[in-house]
Amino acid sequence: MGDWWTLLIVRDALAGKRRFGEFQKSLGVAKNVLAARLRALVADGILEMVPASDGSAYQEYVLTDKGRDLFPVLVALRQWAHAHLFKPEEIHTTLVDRALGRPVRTLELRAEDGRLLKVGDAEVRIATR
Amino acid sequence: MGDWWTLLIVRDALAGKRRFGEFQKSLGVAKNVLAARLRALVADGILEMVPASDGSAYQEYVLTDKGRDLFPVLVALRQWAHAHLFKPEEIHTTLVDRALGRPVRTLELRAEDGRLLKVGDAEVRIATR
DNA sequence: CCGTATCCATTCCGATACTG
DNA sequence: CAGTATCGGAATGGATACGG
Repeated sequence: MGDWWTLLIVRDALAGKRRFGEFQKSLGVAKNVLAARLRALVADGILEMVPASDGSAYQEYVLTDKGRDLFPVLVALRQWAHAHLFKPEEIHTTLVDRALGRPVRTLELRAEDGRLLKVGDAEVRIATR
Repeated sequence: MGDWWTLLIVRDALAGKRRFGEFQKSLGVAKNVLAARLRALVADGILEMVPASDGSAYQEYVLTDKGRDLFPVLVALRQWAHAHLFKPEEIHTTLVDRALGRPVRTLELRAEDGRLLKVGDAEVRIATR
C-alpha cells in the first residue's frame, strides 16, 4: 500500500469509525478514491466487511487483528508529529488513557534487559531462525 | 511527504547510510527521483547536507534530530511487517541490540502508570494545554 | 445513505542522456 | 561518483454524475 489516504483511513478505523460515510465525512476524500482504498485494505487483510449493525443493507469496515496491530505504528507517527510538526500554540490533540484520563507514555525502544535504545544502538541482522 | 521512496530513504539513513550513491545502490531508484526526494527531505528538515567526510567535493545527507526521532515509527512498522507480512519460512531480518546481540523488545503502548494499552483503551482528546 | 463510473489534471516514476 | 535535464507512460486524485 503506502499511500496517504490509506494511512488516514486506518487512523480513523483505529479511532472506532466503521461506516463509509464516517470515513468520507471525516477525511473529505472523494468517494471513488475512498471506495478504492477500502477495497484495497480489505484485500490486504487489514479491514474486513461485516453486515451493518443497524438494520441497513450496507457494510461496515472493521479492523482485523492485522489491522489492529498497526496501532503502535500510528501512535509512533502521532507522537512524532506532535513533537515536530506543530507549533506550540497550535491546537493539538493528545492520546489519553481512558482509565486515567491521562496522556499515554511516549513509545520508546528498549533492549531485552530494559535499556533504552537510541538510533545507533540497534542494528539490522539476518534473523537466526 | 508521505510517499514510499521517502520512507525507504529514511530507513536507510537510520541504518547509517549517508551518500547519494549508497541510497541509489541500496534502493535501485532512478537518480532523478532520488535527488528530488533528498531535496524534499532536506527542505522538510529531516535530513541536512554536510560536506563529505572524505576529501571529495560532494555532500553527505545526515539525519537531523527531527529525522532521528522517526526511529520509533520505522521500528514499529518493521515489527508490524515482521509479524504480518512475511511467511515463517521467508528469510527475514531482525533488529538487534548491539550490546547484547539480542533482538530488541516489541514496542508497546503503556499508560502513565505502566499498564499495557490496547486499541480501545486509549482515545484522542483535545490537549488541555 | 452507499457506493460505481467517467473524465481530466496532476503527480510520480523509470529510462536515458549529459555534465563536472 | 554525484548529480541535472528531459521525456513519456502509468498511477492518483478531485469533481461530478448516476444508481440501488
